[in-house]
Amino acid sequence: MKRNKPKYKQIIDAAVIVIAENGYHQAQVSKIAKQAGVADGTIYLYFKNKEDILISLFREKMGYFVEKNEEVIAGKSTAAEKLLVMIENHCRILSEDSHLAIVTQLELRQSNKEIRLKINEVLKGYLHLVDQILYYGIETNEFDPDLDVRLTRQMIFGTLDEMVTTWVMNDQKYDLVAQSSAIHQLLINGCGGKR
Amino acid sequence: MKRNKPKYKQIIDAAVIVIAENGYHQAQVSKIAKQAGVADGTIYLYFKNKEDILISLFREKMGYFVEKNEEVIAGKSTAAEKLLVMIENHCRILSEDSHLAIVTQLELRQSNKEIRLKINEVLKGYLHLVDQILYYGIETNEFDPDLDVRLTRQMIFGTLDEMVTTWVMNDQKYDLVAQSSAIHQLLINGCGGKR
Amino acid sequence: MKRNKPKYKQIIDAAVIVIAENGYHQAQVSKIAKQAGVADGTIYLYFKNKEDILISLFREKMGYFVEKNEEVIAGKSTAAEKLLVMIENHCRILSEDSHLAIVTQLELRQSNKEIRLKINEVLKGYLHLVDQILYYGIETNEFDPDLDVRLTRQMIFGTLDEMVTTWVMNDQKYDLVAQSSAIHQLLINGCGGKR
Amino acid sequence: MKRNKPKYKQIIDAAVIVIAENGYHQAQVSKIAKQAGVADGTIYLYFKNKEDILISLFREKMGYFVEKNEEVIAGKSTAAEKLLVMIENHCRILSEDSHLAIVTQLELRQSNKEIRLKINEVLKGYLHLVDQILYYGIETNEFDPDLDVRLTRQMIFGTLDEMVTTWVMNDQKYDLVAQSSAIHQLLINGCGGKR
DNA sequence: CATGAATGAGCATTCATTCAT
DNA sequence: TATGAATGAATGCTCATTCAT
Repeated sequence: MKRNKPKYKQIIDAAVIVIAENGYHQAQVSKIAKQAGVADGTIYLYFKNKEDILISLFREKMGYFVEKNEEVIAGKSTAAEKLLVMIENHCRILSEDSHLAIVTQLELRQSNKEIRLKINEVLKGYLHLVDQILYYGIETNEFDPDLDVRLTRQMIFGTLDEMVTTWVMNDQKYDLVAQSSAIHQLLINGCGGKR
Repeated sequence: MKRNKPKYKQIIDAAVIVIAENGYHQAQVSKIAKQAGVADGTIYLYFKNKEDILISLFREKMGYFVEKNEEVIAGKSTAAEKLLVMIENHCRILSEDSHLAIVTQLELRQSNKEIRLKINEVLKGYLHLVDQILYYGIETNEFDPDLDVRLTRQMIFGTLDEMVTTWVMNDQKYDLVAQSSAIHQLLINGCGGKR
Repeated sequence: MKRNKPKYKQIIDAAVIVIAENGYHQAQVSKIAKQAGVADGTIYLYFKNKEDILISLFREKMGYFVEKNEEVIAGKSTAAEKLLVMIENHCRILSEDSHLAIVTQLELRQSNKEIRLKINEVLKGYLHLVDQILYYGIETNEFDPDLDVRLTRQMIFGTLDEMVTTWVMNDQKYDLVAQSSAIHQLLINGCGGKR
Repeated sequence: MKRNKPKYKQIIDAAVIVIAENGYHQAQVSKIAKQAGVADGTIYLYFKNKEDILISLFREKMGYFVEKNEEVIAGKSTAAEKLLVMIENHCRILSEDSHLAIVTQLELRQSNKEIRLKINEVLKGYLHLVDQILYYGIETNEFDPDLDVRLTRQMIFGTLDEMVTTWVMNDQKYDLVAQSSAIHQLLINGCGGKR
């Protein structure tokens, strides 16, 4: 695909806006094209079909997510710090792009099973990051050596997701990043970190 | 509404089966009617519209959930024990009704924002139960007195939800109830409970 | 299918009219529905899809064709007479329904290969009738005993088809039935019949 | 038009191949351009539009047909012989170019009424040849002096056409030229030729 | 002459809901 | 109460043609 052409990103950004503002089921291809400033047919020069737009959207944005997280995590030396900056980063990115927050937390979940399976594939990269932090914390004796990494990752991911979704459903009216520290403490306690 | 008439529950149970077996977007009213053994039009004698079926379904099932949980929680004297039986109960009910697990964890989440907001209303009864355990644990000095109840509730609920969803997505092929104890320990640690 | 319900035939007759008057590629389902006096969706209670309308149309009309032909053929005792009444009958039916003539000779031939293969299946019943006349003529010594039935059937069918198509393409402005006798003589000569 | 430029014939030959291999409705301009090794836009330097490609294709190929037929017919002295070589020639040319046979007998017939009318115009040159043979046969007393030339031409043309179409629909799996003699005899009989 | 990216009109089909019986 | 035939709005995608380069 022509992922480097400017119109590729142009269409994805248009999709985020249209989906956030109209809802998943009201995000017609023609609306996305109009928002992107191209003709309907042009969409199909860059994407196989509508489904491909949604999956590409998720892949592009999540790729940025994972990339940013890898950067900030690498800059910290303890597992606790790594987890904290990851949480802060997660909250910050979504706080800064309210459209993206709506799309990932609410709208894209209405897609059919096929799309969601592909989205889950993309998510695995993110889950892997969390695992790495946990393994690191166990190695450095910060965390309980008997920690069940799979369950703990589910706790961390589930907690973050629930926190953000609640925030979006409350119309993003409070400061999400400000909660990072408190939720971090809760999770670190869960991991058996020092209090 | 005619919630006591036999056909009311008959249609709701049919909806659970049809949604679980066909997926949310393939669960047409006519399919639900056929499964329930009534005519399409009869559905509308018991429900305002399709949305009403889904919300009623959630309310009925979740009502049973909260009721059962209140029972088991009342039988325990410490907050930690209360949380444990709640988690066990949660896992057990979903383990025993695989259709319901699929519907609540995967399919019903594909519904639009409007339906999900109403579902969230129903969920508040459940969240309130968690809050009560947390307040109780703070009172009894089991939990950290400075615990942010709202955030902690999000952690508990998000973790449970993620755990069950992962289990459903893995085709329910391992023992969910068996994980109760481990996840309980993680969450209790998070709450500052004794180790 | 509900082939006996009045709307079934109503829709097929509407399709003949719409296709004849607008052309194959301008015969939208909505136009057919409007002509039939039903809603678009009603079409799909009686037909699987648009293709099914066209094939059913051909099957219904051709069924009438074969049926009528069997009647008139049975009433004659020589192969030459049988062939004559078949030709007359063929010409008469199409002369009496100018819409049907346009649809079968011009418009339906624009359909894709899949539809045309199914139409050809239906046509086999008609070709079989011609074969029967030829075998009968050979038995009764009217026709050349060495007649190649397959080729001769192709001659008869090809000649009739070309004659009718030419007539339709000339806007049906001359009397088709009046040509029956002359074309019959040509074909009978071909078959080695007495002059 | 630029009918002498090499790309003109190049595009027409590409069209024959693409239509034969993909079918009329799957023969997009872009596919023809690709097959011809030119850009989509280049097509429009040599042809007015897609319709023009098809009609030109037919004209070019049919021109060769008529030309060849005129040659072989001129070499024979009786009408019966002329008809025989014409039939043989017709069968031979299509036997030798299976792509062309598929295109003229099956695919091009799916075109709309407008194109088919123009194709018929081109065909008139061919029909005229048949007429000439018939007039010649009447003059030389080979054929019935009362022969209806127009009808007889329809018989000859319809028969040939049906024969070839049947052969193509049966995947060209038998020898078409070998049938020339038998079909010739049938047609000559029809014309009142000596037996 | 040649290119190929961009255009945008056009349509079969589904399914929640109604209402005459 | 119960039925189920009928309704009709709503949308993703293709492809012939253009035109700036």
